Amino acid sequence: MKSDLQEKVISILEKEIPEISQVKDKIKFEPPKEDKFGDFSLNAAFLLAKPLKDKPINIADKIKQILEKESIFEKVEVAGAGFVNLFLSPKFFEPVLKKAITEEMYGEIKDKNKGKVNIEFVSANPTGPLHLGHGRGAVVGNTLANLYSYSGYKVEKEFYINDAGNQIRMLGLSVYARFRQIDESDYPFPEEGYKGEYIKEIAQELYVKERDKILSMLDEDEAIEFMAEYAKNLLLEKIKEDLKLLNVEFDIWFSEKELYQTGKVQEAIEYLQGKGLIYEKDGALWLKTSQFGDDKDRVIKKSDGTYTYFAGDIAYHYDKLKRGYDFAVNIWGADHHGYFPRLKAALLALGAPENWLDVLFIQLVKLFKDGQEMKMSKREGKFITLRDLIEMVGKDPVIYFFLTKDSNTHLNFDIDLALKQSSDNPVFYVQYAYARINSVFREAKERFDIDINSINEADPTLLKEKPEKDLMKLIAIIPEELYKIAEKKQPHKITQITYDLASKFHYYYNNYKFLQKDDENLMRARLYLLRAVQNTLKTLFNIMGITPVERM
RNA sequence: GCGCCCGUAGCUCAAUUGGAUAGAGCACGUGACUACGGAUCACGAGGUUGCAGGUUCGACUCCUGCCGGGCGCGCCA
Repeated sequence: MKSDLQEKVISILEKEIPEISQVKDKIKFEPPKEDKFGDFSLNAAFLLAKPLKDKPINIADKIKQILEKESIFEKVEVAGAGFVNLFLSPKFFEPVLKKAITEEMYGEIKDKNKGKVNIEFVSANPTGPLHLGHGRGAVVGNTLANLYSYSGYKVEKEFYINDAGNQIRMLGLSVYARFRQIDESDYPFPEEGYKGEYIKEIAQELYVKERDKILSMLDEDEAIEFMAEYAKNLLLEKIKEDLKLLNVEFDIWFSEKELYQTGKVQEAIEYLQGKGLIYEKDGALWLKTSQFGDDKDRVIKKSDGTYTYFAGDIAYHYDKLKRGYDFAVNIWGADHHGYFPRLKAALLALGAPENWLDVLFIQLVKLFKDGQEMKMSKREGKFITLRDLIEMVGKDPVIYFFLTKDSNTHLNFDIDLALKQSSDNPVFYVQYAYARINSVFREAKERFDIDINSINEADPTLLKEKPEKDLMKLIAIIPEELYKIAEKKQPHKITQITYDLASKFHYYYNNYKFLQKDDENLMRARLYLLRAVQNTLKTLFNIMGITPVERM
């Protein structure tokens, strides 16, 4: 709606001030911080100062005179050094409310023709349970994917399975050692092995189910490989279960191992060789990444003949590139940020457009309880897993808290706060708003026998109180805001929008009564507005994966 | 040493990406229920935006230099 209005205003102005076409793209049309500055404010006068060779304030006056004649505005004012503030008339909100009520996902663009996008996230090694950082990545990635889809993109969510490297071998060794320890308690455990309890559980399970098969194997290596494969598949299933707890599901599970088995690594290297970007030195193969912005060239095939992780990753992104996405987003742990220039260089070498891939980094999550940080030690295998946290505080707080802050800043997760059932806890606050509206609807049914779904229209000119206008204004701009945060890759901002809407509703609720028989038209108009608020909340919840609770 | 990220109220974070008097929540203080759910709301106090320059109508935002914190700099994955 913002853009419709924007275009309309610009075309009106263009008739009298043709110079406006020069600055068209820079014109901002935004709700100002304070209400006295109107519903929307226009910065055009500042931009026109140069081409018109006049002071912004004079130009603003001229704009005011032009726009004042339009009926969609109640009032037009000039303020500050040259802002033009526009006050909308109530009639303007009629189609907005209608849309917010009738659309299942309010504001979603149904034609997914903006482009095709791939978003790869979590991609945890299948060597153990998901930790908190993975959970944060999962929530951020999933929400971003939903925002893209909402905005009209075709989205594919992808999980890259690192099932080819040394860590899988180490997984096998770890399980094997625990297996042997069942009979021989002093059997040595590998120095770099996975020390978590889950390894013992897997070994125990194998001991019960597959003992004879393993003992009949010819050599240790065969047994280790068998165990690695067994453990990997089991852990991958657990990862899928954990993600499902957060409403996160993937479209594509891409195996690193298959890249090697199907010759795709070889293929990618040959392609780069054909472009003359690979050379041999010290018995290894190097890619000329320094030609594409990296600090130095990188090894892709080691002197012992095996490939580096980077080689697999090149082949992986070569494959992704050929699948025809307009752009791709990866979500990584922040400790990998040094790796980005290398991959970016490889993509350019492969012929990808500049900025085809963007990476969002996820910073550490720290847990707090009773005001104290809960220290975790991965080395000792002692840490709280994502699943532990979900079991402790529930799915919705986990999702919401992981989303509240920019993913590139550290997050302190306060367990006590997440469990609190009061306004201190933002998840409760927003869910309560939804439930509270439901309770109004129930009461309307009981007291006046009003079926809320039968209120399909209302006169918004009756809604002239300030909180009502604030709510309508916010509802009107929410779709645009969501498109914007998708473009800017700022999924965390959805929590701010949601909180804002809930907060405006709570204020409205506390200061006005909805169920009053003496003015039935007003009552119906207010209930109509509440329907719009509720469905907008539900749309926001759906994007995040949070449950709209009917009754708390 | 080099590179990336961060530095805003006592705490956790915002600031529509260069716009109007830097805003929220928590904590603190004061107040509001004959009631559609007080699981809420209102009011108050709290700031030299790490420091110093620069760019312009205008800087938390951009540029330069410093200070402090985190992370990364493998023929590991």
